Amino acid sequence: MSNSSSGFFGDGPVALPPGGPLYLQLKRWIEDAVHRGDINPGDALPSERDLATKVDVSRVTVRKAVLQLVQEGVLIQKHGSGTFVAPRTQRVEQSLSHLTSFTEDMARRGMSVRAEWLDRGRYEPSPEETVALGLSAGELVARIARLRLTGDTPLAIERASLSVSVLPEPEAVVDSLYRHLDRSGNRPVRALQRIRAANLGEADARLLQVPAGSAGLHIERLSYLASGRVIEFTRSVYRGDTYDFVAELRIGAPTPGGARA
Amino acid sequence: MSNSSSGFFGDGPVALPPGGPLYLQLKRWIEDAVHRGDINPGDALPSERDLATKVDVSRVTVRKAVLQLVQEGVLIQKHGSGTFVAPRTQRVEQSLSHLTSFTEDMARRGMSVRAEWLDRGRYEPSPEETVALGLSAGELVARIARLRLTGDTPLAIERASLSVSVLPEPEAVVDSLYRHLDRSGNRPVRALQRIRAANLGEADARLLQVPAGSAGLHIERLSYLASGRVIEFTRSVYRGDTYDFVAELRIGAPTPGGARA
DNA sequence: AAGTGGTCTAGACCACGAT
DNA sequence: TCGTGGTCTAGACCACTTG
Repeated sequence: MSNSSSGFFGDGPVALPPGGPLYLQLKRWIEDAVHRGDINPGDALPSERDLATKVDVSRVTVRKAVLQLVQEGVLIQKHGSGTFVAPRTQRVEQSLSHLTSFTEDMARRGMSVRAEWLDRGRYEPSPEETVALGLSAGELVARIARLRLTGDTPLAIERASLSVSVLPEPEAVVDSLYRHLDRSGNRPVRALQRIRAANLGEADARLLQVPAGSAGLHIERLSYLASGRVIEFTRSVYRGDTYDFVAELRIGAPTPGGARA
Repeated sequence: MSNSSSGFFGDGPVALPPGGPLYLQLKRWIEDAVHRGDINPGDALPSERDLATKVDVSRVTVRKAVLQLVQEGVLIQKHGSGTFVAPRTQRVEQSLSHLTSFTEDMARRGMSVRAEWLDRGRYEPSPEETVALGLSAGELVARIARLRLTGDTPLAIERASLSVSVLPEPEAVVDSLYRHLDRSGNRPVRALQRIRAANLGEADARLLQVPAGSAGLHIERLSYLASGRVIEFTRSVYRGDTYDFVAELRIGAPTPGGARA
């Protein structure tokens, strides 16, 4: 159905804001329409072909503009269905100064979260794991990988590695990892996290149901026992559009030695 | 000069790893070559046209593969010059549990950092600023915006807002903002930061000298005086490829009331 | 001036979703 | 089946950097 004359994209030829490449003009035009509320979350945009005709550019140029808006989370594209203004997603917050279980944390917020297992097993450790966990030669590593979701939207991928001496049966972890560790007397008391932003690669993007290249948070965490021993090395990838991390800072000297693995 | 037969991209037609769209095959092929060390940081890739001929795809397809690798920080493109394997960039670390001055922090690491002023002045506050800083009606806001650089590489954009009652002369801030506040007896003792990942928009990307759509860290910070009053509201944008934030977590209950602005 | 990346086009076919 | 987004092509011109 060619969008006859309804709503924002109604009538004939349109005037793009001037300046710079066509695809940026078009991008600004759409972006402004969204921010002004001329088109609302959930609304469908005209098809790429219609848009191309309307603003008199090629479809390739339309796609270039739309791609950037999709990457910035303004639009959503569904193959075979259409292009839509992204719904306002509620951001999830997580404290950066207190070690809390993901499961417990979300339950406290009244959010229903679930996890899908991606992997649980014993493996030859990677060099990185060997160093991080201080494994001795020949020792295996237990890996558990989960996809965290709330409802149907994926939130994060979590890949945890532990020495098999701490977690001999990774298959036995059924819910919270910390709860499991707790039962064997291995609850960590302290952790160091490294956080950085990166564009998501193919595989992670697919798991998180966002387009490749979207911004994500990569977090590396080392958890320590009271004894000072590292028991958990976790690499997580969070969707940039659904997560806020909150940290409380206090004045003082920089973290004393030991902040590096 | 058409890359005759030197190095990795030497001889005739090549075999792309199978599976999926052409541009992803090509992307994997280049990515693998970089990770295996077949091509090293700083090395130039063949021109897009040459690559297209060699692997027998169109130039558009080559660009699509290269674009993703540029966004992921694997490659760097220089208009008019060529495409190169990205140099290993040293990541900067910043603690998330201690409030330190950016300037002091970097100096301690022996890194030469400088800042360029983007803006300093008094303005009508935005609604967001009014709420965050608790401004009374008619009160102006002092804004200072800086671009942080080390050598020639931009690290971050910092936009700070303060009540004019705290900073009546924003033009008078010459180096560290905290040093300046300190002199007037207004040093914050505590701050809350919200961190999230987002793809950088046009303007910020240009300032940080990365392609639009690259991942960046958006950080919002509220700094508090000992009295509990908010004195600073700062929004910063960090390059995803040069920054690591480090947080130390301790076990315990979630941050008690007050974590929200 | 030559070579590079940056933009843009018109048209084609495929894969998926709704009908 | 039809309309949508996803991929791909061959060719053109512009803007920039470098010898």
